[in-house]
Amino acid sequence: MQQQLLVLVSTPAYSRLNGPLVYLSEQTWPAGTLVRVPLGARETLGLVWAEQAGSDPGHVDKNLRSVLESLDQIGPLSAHWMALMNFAAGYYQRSVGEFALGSLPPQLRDLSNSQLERKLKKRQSLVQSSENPATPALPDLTSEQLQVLTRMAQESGPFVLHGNTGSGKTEVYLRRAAEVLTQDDQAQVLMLVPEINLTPQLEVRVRQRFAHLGESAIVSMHSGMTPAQRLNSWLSAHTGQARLVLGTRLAVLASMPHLKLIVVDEEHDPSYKQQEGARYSARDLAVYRGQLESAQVILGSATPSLESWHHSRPAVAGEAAPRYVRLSMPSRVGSGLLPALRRVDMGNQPSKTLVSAPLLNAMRERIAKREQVLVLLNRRGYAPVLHCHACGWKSECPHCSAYRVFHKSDRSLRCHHCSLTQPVPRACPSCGNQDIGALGHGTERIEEHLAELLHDMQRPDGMPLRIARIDADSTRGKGELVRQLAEVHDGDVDVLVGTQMVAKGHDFRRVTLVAALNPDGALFSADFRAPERLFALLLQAAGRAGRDATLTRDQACEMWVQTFHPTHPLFESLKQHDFAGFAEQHLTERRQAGLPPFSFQALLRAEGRTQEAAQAFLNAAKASGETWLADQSLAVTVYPAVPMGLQRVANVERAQMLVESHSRKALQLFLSHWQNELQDLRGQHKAVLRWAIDVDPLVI
DNA sequence: AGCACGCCGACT
DNA sequence: GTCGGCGTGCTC
Repeated sequence: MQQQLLVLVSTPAYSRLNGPLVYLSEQTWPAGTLVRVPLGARETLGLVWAEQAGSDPGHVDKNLRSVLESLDQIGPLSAHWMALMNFAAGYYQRSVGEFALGSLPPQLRDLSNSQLERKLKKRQSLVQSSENPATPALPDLTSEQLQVLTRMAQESGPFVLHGNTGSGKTEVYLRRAAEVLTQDDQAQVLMLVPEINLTPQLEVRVRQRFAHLGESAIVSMHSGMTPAQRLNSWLSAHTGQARLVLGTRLAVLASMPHLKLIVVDEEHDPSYKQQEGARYSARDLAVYRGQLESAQVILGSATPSLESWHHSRPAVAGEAAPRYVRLSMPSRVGSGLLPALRRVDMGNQPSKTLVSAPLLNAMRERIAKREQVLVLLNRRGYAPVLHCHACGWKSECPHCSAYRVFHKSDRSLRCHHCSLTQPVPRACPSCGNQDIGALGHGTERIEEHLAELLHDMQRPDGMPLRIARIDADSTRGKGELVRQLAEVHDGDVDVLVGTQMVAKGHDFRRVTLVAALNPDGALFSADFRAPERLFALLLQAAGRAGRDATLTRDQACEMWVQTFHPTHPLFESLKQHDFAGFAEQHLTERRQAGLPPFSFQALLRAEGRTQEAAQAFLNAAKASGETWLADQSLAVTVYPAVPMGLQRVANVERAQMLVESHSRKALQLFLSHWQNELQDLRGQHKAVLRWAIDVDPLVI
């Protein structure tokens, strides 16, 4: 007998196909079953959502089409997983179909059943029980680590693990994972890191520690893998064969039927927020998923996000209980010395100084002792702008409201937003003058500048100094980052210049001096999260230094900051390594200003042919939204439309509008209603190319 | 989003 | 006379 099934397909929310579609089928399949269905002229992957509720079997709509086949070699997705997709889609204002199908490995969509069959056969034959070595010798735990692990064994969490760099957070993750995996021989553990670059070193450590589980028990998941690798990892996780899944934010959406522990390392890192398509926060979904599946969640960081810090505040009688449990590990394993902060008041330095004399002298001393120096600058390329001294021409990008950056290494002008790349002109394109110069400084130029400043120096053994640079440009090739990091580790490099890329997670044992050349921009930024990010970056960077236990006290590490505001409270907190003080001060400010985590925000973004068109759409949305809000007496504020910080990218004008409420529920109610109004409005605004809602945006 | 259908310019 | 440009509209 014919049944009606609700099937999810991959359709964006604004395609007007935002709910599950109804298909006929001879047999019924459980929710979560992968199927192939016809959709228009094509055939696509679908996911059974449910049996059509209230369908009358005797009265079948003849216009409906039939399910073609099921992918029955692959077991159905769990009810928990489906619930996670449902929640995430609702919360981030996307269709469930888009979220669910988008969370599956792309190859599932592309391969035919017979191709899949072959693949699964091959996997089966590869499963060999490699009887394996004894567990490696474990490092002794500090009393702090022991305490934290005891709490984790006794309480359910979620935990915010606040541990200084070098306090041994990773060891806590590994021990907790081992406990969970031992307690239940099916249990699965998910460990998230913010960047692809950090997965290999985590994988090495996890493979060493859990070698006894066998090769196939540990898989990685990130967007840098080939489609075939991603499918394999996903299948391992889905079948339960993988006991540990390591990955970036997308791994939080993996199917893991026996998930018992989720670790989010460096939980404050903005990379956990997806910045296009379905803009989910992997950290927040991890917490939700933990609750849904009764899996323990650990959010670890030396500088937790102010949201997590606030939610893990100590309980106060008479107030609602905090949502998270805060655990602290303030001490450093090993030498125990935290780097001292040195501030250079750039107001006292000759104008246009890049590397001040005191800093340069300190660097020379370190280099003379064969110690390494790390110099941070958050701008890649040689110079951010090229400029004609005669007519004032600047290297604007013809397609974006931004300057093209001068890259000296290949003599190109590159737009970092639309990727337009052209050779550097020999003369000014506007007036023909030959005298065009570079304005400002990027990592390439600092590398060159330092080579000049230090040209008279050589190593104690008479060899020339080596100055290296690591940024997105120098590490473009596959394996380049690993190779360059290895050079630094081997001591081949005396001075390393880099962007924040090098501040994240990589240990440099012989680095004893870290310098931030120009961090002032974030102190007075319009972005209210800029100070939080700067503090995290500087503390994290400082933590790169001196992780070598053989360093002696007189080799004590230093963090140098060049600033025009040496007495700024941020640097005072940094000097004391006082994250708590910094956080309390900023949370007080946020509370007074009604900013997150004391309010909830969303952005409506629109892209159009013209700025006016984009804003007209937003303002129409504001008007109709406000009418509904008044009607419902919901306390949600819709602010006026403004051009985005980067107003034009690749010839598309962009505008946005902030929506704010003190009630998350009110905001959610409004957004889900607004979604429909926006779809209708879109038809009346032909010059609008796209629109999207970003819930809990990180950049405003 | 795909993918078809549909109606106007430069090519064998 | 066709190939192909991308505007409009539909997909259970």
